Amino acid sequence: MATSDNKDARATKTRRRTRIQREKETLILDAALDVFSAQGFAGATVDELAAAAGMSKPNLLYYFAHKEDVYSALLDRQVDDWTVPLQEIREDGEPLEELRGYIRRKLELSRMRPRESRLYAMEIIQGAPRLKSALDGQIYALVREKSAVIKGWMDSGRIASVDATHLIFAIWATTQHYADFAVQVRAITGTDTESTFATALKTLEVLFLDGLRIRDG
Amino acid sequence: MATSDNKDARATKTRRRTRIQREKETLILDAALDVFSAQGFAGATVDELAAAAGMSKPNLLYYFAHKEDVYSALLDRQVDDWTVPLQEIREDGEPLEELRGYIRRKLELSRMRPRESRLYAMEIIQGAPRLKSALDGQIYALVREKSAVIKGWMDSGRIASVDATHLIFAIWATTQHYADFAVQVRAITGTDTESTFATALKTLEVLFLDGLRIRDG
DNA sequence: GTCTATAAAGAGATAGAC
DNA sequence: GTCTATCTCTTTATAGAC
Repeated sequence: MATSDNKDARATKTRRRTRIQREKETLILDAALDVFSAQGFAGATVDELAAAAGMSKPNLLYYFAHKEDVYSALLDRQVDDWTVPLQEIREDGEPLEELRGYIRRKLELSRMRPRESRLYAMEIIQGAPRLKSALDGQIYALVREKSAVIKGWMDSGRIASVDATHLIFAIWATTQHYADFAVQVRAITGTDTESTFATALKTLEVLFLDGLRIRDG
Repeated sequence: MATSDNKDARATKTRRRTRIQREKETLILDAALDVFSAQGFAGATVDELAAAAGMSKPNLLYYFAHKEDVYSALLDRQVDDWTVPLQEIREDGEPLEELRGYIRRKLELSRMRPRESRLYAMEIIQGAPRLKSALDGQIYALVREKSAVIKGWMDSGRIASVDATHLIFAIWATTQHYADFAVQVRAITGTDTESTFATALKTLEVLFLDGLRIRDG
């Protein structure tokens, strides 16, 4: 293990990068996202990664010493982006509007970055071996924080009371569904995704917002 | 390809089975469900399948000539079970009660058979290469049929109007989430799954049923 | 930095004894 | 039906020339 430290240091995060190195790494990661999100970590080969990035296999391994390093780099990047919509919920906003915005941002993320969503989903489904620390750390803390905010709204009677954490789960599940199960959605709706996301947004707004709106009757 | 037909015929569905054959096959499939649902098709090895089933590799391959055959057998079995809760929706029932029952059955399936759910989810995420025909066939037809039933309820003013197909997607997504993302749910809620499903059911009932209930005010 | 060639290990599947 | 031994092909990763 110690014998490969020099090589690993060159090809991973510990070293300062030149501009061209960063460009190549970005190129590789974007190509790898295609491959990994479609086939999972084990289903992808370094040959395929290299072909997708338009370079030879040893060349790719010059930038990322191990297939695993490419995959981990993608996952790390994803965790941050993925939690942004939730971070943006503001305690001092109007509750239903804050939730509407959250649903919209999360659905937009599914629309614009389905590959990232699928990559993340597969990792979680397989037990999240590489995300355990993020789950127990930043993701746990963020959800706890925002759950408390939503619970505050409920406790002051501004929206209906449900378990706030499970409400977040429901928003995650429904919005990510359109990225993760895109093949199934397409097979069933027939349409291409043009109108799908518009219909999805309207449906989710009715379910979540009308479900949580305080009733007159 | 033609040269392996005799072998394949013995080890796959085309042949009538003895009792002991069926028992061994069931044993293998149950063990394989553990392995495939945790690692995906590509991530699992025949060695691991055999070890999980408590037999040698050649012995497993005596019953299923190819790794792929084990996997396909699992998937086939899953599609049927998985669509049962939706099939049981009855047009002549009370709409909100029918939907409540559907949510409950689907959530119960996530609770009792999380491995099957994860196996199916990974297959869909990866583009459903082996489920394309089921998606375009029986699943498509069933969802269309039940969407029409739900739309009928909406058109006659018995529940609020949303896109019925996307309502089904939302129920799928939220209920399966507890099986597919179990690791994440556990990391965030802290609790073990005892109370999780009870809280989930209450939350989903509020969201879906209150969201769809026709309002007095 | 990039390539060709190749080492080394892994994994699906088979041969053939029992 | 089940096993040990093994074949063969794939795949990760490295060596070393340019």
